[in-house]
Amino acid sequence: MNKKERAAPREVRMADVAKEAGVAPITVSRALSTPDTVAPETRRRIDEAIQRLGYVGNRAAGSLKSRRSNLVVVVIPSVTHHSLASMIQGISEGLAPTGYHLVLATSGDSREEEEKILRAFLAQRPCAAVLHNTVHTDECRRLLLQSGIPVIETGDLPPEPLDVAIGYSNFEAARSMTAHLASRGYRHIAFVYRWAERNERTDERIRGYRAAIAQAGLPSDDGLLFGSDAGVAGGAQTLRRILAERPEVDAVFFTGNDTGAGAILACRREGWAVPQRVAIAGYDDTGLAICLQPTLTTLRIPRHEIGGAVADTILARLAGREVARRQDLGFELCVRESS
Amino acid sequence: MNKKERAAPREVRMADVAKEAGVAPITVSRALSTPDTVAPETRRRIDEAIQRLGYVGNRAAGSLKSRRSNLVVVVIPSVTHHSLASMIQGISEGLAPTGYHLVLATSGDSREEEEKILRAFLAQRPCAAVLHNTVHTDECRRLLLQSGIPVIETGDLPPEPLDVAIGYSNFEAARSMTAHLASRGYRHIAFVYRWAERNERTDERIRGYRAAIAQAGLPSDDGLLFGSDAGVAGGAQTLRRILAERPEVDAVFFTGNDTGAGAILACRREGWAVPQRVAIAGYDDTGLAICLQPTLTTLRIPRHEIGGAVADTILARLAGREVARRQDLGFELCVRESS
DNA sequence: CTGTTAGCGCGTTCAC
DNA sequence: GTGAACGCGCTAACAG
Repeated sequence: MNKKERAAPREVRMADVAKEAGVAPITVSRALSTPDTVAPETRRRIDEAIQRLGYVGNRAAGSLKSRRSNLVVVVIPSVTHHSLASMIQGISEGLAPTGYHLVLATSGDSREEEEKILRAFLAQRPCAAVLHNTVHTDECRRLLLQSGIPVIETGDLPPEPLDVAIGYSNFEAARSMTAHLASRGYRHIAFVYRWAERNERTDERIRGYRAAIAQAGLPSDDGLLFGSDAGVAGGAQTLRRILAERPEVDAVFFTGNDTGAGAILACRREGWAVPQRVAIAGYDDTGLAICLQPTLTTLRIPRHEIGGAVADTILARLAGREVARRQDLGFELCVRESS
Repeated sequence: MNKKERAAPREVRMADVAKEAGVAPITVSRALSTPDTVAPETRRRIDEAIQRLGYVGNRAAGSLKSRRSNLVVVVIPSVTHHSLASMIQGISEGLAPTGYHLVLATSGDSREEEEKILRAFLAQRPCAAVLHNTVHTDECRRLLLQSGIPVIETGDLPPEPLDVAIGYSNFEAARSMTAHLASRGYRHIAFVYRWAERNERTDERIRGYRAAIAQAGLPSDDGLLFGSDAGVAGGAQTLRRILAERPEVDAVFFTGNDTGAGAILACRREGWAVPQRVAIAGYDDTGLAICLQPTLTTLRIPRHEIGGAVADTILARLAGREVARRQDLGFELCVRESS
């Protein structure tokens, strides 16, 4: 066994492909990135050479030279929220046919964590950034603006987005649901948010709730705001707590993931008639809502579509097209038996 | 306005930091990647210079030189499955304190799509790959083996993993649940899988189901295998179909996401007593199971822990430590009122 | 503990 | 439609 055989097999480079195909490296580069600018016959020879040699391009080299990668970085609080997973799925599907890839990190709703993640992400020289948060540390804002890449915020629609905001109005959604409950004649409407999620989205929803309460001429009462654990079990437990502490409550608006469904199940178990004893409303229209008894009144937020719009907007921006700075994809009030 | 003012501001490079701190570039590099090998005082000067100049490293350059990136690529069928989202969350949390990032793509259970994605991913020169599939195209296997990076498969525990497999046995899980139902005296046990998910995991589960049926001395009957849409609504609809087509069925094992819960809800609605008229079992123990009436018998799969083990294993391998090629994290049969 | 040297593999720029 | 030359910013290898 001589030295040649023992040496680590050198990586197949673009130059090797070029030699094999009898062209210059740059022609291979063009055949890969802009096939239309290369003669079909040349392209064919290059494709064959790539096949024969098993060539796999090196994006690190390409990114270094071109000063930009094909990575889209995404920072979300958590993947396990069904709503966020839907959005990610939408982005993923939108980017799949393109050459861009999705780099994901979870911040757990901490602005400091977001900043830390972002700093590391920017070292990848991403071509775009997606943030679910709309409130950031000053340093974050500085880093993002300085990077010069498209930045998409998806959590809410702030009046002045950092760059582009795509989503819906948490304020309007919560106001709309609360107004619906008030219009049905409920007088003691409780509002439930997730403990772990006291962020700007929650704040906006509380603002919306208060606005509707005021408009309906009902008394403002912060004792009707309740924190809750997430999930079905959290919702069930919180409903029991609410009715124990404030028996006059006749409607509850659950804004946490699946908590509304949990409340319906708790009512069945306890024998509380819905909506006669207490009306229930949920946030995010998952498949569960229409299978419950009674069916659950919810807000349908177009999470998957938001993801798709994020992908489209990134692609448009990278192609140099103008895009709307604020894209409101709205929401839908799904009134069902529980209210 | 002269030329200098109009020129795009040149990126701050490591060399600039080095000059500012009065050291060589390599020392800056070391201060960032292996701080322990640099004197504290030097490190302090470098940190200050980085602060002052607002330096953000360039991973493309680093990866090019070191021939390896800090990217872990992950290919899963979909993010919207709660089970997969939990696993991703586990990986994400495990990698967060390290310098590694997670690049995600969804393959929709297509091997061809997986190959396409992988080919693009390998151009990033990732430091590790995670695949939920355990069955791949030949080309995929070749690419992965040739890349020389750690490859973790998570969907099942094949006898001969490509590299490392981390997860649980779909066969044993399904066998265990079916055996439980048989031991309770049910004689006509139906098995429900997701239409869209006829993959090797489903096949293993069907094998497990059949093994338990045979061992219990029950007749083999492929007419008891039913495809179903996903989600609560899919499960509800499928249960109705099963009892209409095969009224003798006295137990149904739902292996799709949330379909078992949908079946329980359908029974409540139709007035079918569970488990007297029909017993119901589900797959994956979400919070919903214990909130239903009756509570739902399920299989608890440690999805989040699997994600954590994936992260740990990648880190171990990259640190040059040996790791087990097959890590069985098991499952737990959660017997509740529905069976 | 710190520095010198020498590329990594590709794409931009400009010429033909 | 194709090519030559150069350098992107960083770190491996070795020396001191």
